[in-house]
Amino acid sequence: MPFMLDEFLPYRLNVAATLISRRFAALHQEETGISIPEWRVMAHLANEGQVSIRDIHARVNLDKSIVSRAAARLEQAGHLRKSGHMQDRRLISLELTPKGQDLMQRLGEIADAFQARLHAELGPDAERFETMLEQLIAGAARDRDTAA
Amino acid sequence: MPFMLDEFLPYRLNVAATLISRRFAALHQEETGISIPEWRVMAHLANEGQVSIRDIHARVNLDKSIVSRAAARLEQAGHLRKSGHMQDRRLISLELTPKGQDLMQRLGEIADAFQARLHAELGPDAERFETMLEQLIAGAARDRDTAA
DNA sequence: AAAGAGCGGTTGCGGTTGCAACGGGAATAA
DNA sequence: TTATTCCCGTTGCAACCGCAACCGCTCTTT
Repeated sequence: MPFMLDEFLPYRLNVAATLISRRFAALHQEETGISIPEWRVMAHLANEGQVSIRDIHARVNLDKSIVSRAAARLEQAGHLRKSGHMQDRRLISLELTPKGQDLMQRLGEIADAFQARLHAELGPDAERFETMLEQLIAGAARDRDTAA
Repeated sequence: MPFMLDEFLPYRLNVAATLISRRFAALHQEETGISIPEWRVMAHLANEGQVSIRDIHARVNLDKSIVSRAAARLEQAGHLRKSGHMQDRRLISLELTPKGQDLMQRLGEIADAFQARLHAELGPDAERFETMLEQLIAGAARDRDTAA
């Protein structure tokens, strides 16, 4: 029996992820001009208030260089403000500006609406699906730790 | 209630997909030196025999330029052969070489083993999970078509 | 106190991606 | 036939990614 690419889980996951990301981007990209890394940084800042690059890197699965550059672009656009940490001068405090908070509010609405739509498409087992995604992520983390 | 990135489906999907892809790459990359686009091209060729670039592009969710470059690398490495189509001279026939078939056989084994492991980690509902992934993909395709 | 190791953020660089433009070939229309 | 339109694969280009090197700062060790 030949190998079937369409039944290969990593392949399907990847296709689903890129398609869904594209869909989401189409919903807000033109209005907001925000890229995916920038989106993650902002969403994290909206929850956490003052945060350093390292925190975001550890939390949202982005290389620290990517976080750094995303933060630079967001600062350039006036969405966030950088300031030095007073105890540890290596650290940088990132914080949303009012403008950034407004944008994040708008993005949150779009995201919530999209999420609702996806749940509708998935039907009643959407919760179950998310749980299993979580399992996959946890499994991958475990795998990486045991490999090291 | 603030927006929670971790509960946002596109985010989770993306994280899961990249982690799983990385895991899979770690299993074969060193041995085979094959990238993800190359892997998709080869897997498709293994099933379909003679195929053009356009077919692969339409089938495995890769831009035609990416398919073109992946094919060039694979040809360079001796894994596939290009030949002109005789009816339509715009088309190109791609076909695995014996060496490419051997490699694909090996990759298939690794992929099957990995797939089995993922299913084990997911438990009895793995099938259900895949079905829902399929739903997401189909939904995205539908969305794109209606948008156009 | 001084040296060394370790950490946080930035930057440089090679490779990849995605899009648009191109050139050759085929198909349709007049 | 000729001309126009469309299609296929390649290539140019700008942006992005991931990794590693680096610099300044902090902590530990002696």
